[in-house]
Amino acid sequence: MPELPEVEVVRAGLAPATTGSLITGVSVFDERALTRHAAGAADFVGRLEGRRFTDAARRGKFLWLPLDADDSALIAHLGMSGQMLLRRPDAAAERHERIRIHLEHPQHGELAVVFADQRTFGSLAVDRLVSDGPSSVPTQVVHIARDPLDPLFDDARFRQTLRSRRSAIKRVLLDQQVISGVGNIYADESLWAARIHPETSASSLSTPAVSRLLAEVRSVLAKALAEGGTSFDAQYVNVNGQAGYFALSLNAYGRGGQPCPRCGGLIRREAFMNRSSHYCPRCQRRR
DNA sequence: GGGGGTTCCTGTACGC
DNA sequence: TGCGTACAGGAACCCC
Repeated sequence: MPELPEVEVVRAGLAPATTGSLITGVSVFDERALTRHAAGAADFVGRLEGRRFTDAARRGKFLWLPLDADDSALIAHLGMSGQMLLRRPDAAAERHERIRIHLEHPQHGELAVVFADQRTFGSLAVDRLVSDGPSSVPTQVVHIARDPLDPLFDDARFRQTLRSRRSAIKRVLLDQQVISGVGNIYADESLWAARIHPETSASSLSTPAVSRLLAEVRSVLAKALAEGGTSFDAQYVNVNGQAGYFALSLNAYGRGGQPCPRCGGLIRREAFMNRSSHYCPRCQRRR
């Protein structure tokens, strides 16, 4: 499941191959991969061919490759199972290949960026860039909060928002308009590390507890990033198709019924928001 | 505008 | 062996 660390690994992998590259051709095999591009496949292709990528940027789980000549960018959201793969231009089709973008790089020569996506929750689009403080972001990303690894993330504002929310803290952590980049896996891991029950009302958390939680969110994300992200199956891989190793470091997520690494109590798995929460009922006490 | 539930999708695992 | 069903979850969307 691509969350911030996985998307950042993909962005960093794409950057050296795509930045400066000329887009020589675009093939759309499945228009469901363009749900974020309302004008359709022909328009999408027309806005890319003949242009060059100038950079590779990310906010939360969105990544985008700005284009030359005007203020637009190719944006990508990987959804649950989206992959951006670097391949030779004549490489055989991937199992769930939706879009292939052919590139000519000044040093590396011809290559292809393949967007493959099993569950089709991901999407590409060409979007206009608009100013947002010192940087510019696609219009579809403007409403997304900065992520906690962003130097401009506003800790004070985050604390203030939590004070006004009576929702469960886990729900607030998953709200990309409050803090971006955190998904189900890293929400569970951060709450476990901060010893906070996922159903705790956000507004009931003390200031020290919020600070502890934010520090753990940053720590978990940074560690996962250093280990190449979390892979359970073939659903998340880097641009070369390789898995990450953070799944070996998980303390709560996916460990229902197994002993808590901290206290030895059994990790509980519960339904929450049409998904699962994993926590230790002994060291994450409900208030 | 907060709160919380629903929907989209497909491959895999599992029970009968 | 084969079928039906539950499950995985990001983000937009809906109604209260």
